[in-house]
Amino acid sequence: MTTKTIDLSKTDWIEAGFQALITSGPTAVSVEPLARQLGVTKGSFYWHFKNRTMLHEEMLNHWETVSTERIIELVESTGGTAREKLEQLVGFALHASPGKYGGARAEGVLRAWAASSERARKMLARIDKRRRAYLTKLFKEAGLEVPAARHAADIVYLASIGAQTARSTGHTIDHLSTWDHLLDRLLEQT
Amino acid sequence: MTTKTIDLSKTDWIEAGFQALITSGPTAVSVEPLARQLGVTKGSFYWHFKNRTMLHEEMLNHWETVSTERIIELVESTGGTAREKLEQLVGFALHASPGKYGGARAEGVLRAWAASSERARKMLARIDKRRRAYLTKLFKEAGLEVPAARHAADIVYLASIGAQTARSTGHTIDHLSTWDHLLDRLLEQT
DNA sequence: TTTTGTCAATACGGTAGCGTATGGAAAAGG
DNA sequence: CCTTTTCCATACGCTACCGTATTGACAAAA
Repeated sequence: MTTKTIDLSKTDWIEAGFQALITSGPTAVSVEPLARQLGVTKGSFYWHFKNRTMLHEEMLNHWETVSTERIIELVESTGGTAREKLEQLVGFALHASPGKYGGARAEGVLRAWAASSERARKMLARIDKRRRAYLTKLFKEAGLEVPAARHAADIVYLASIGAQTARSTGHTIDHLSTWDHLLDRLLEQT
Repeated sequence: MTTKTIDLSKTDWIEAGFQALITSGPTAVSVEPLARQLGVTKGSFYWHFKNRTMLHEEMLNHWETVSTERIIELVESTGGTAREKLEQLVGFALHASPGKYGGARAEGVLRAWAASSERARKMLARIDKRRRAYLTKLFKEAGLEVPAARHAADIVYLASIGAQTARSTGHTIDHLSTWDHLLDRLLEQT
């Protein structure tokens, strides 16, 4: 009666991979556990992917596109002042951020994964570079000079990584007022 | 001719555990790989520890004592103004920090480990609580009022976590001037 | 010198995951 | 209607690790 067709796609496996990554750590991103969770056998997996490593790569590629371009697009499309854009970015870092599978929760674990994965390191390096450049641009638009803008961008970015990491360990130590305070201090003209 | 006596202690296994944790991730903190690296068989391990879980627990306990009390003691013992103490703390976050096995490098991986370990979460929560309290105290000594001091403490702490995490992924995005800039902004009276 | 205690090697059974090979079912295309 | 393609199940061998049990080497104590 119900749908006999299962018909998974690579995307289904990738999403399940992120789900497992968030809840159970990198070890859980493995073929047979994922297959069990999806209600199939690994026969399905090895049709979609050459091996386990290929799933990892596609997950990283997927993350790279989702986590940078889309957020910047989203912020830019809404318009507003530079400060408003900054506040919006901070909001994304605060909450689970947009998109499916975890958002901010995933990035903390991905950073941990990078400790033992050269590919993950490279990917995160590219992401960091773009985001820092974008943040620097916003702080310049907000009126800061070049050295101060770069410092401010790095500070905000470091703090956002810290917030993601802390949140992935379970407890939240940042609040909206904290971020407002930070932006106030960074943006006020001396 | 050479020392036939091997005579490992629990501490040797714990240190090897941190070494493996840093270089190869939590998966590598396992009995037989560690034994290989130490040049013994797992017969030795199971004499010192009941099982794999017990090694993990002892590693966490060890880290908890090393990573909080000792640093605070060190900073307090040197004296100086609150700002100087803050700068010194920032210095510890910047460099590999004191102590053996990694210091700052280890904490990033430990935070990742916490994503899949309840014990690690609890332990990090205790560490965070103490450190934030200490930072808040320093900012109050530096002249900030209560809400601003708490915000400043959280910001610095978040950024330090971010710096550790980023560094454990391989690339360093924070410099001394960035931290000076941050402290300047947070401490300047409005 | 026995005896006891400390630390490690060896051997074993058990589990879990990887990757392959092969076959089957169902839809799509001709 | 038949064939091809798509997607998954099953079965297999292989490896790596866990934990236990047993034994052995060596040192200190008696």
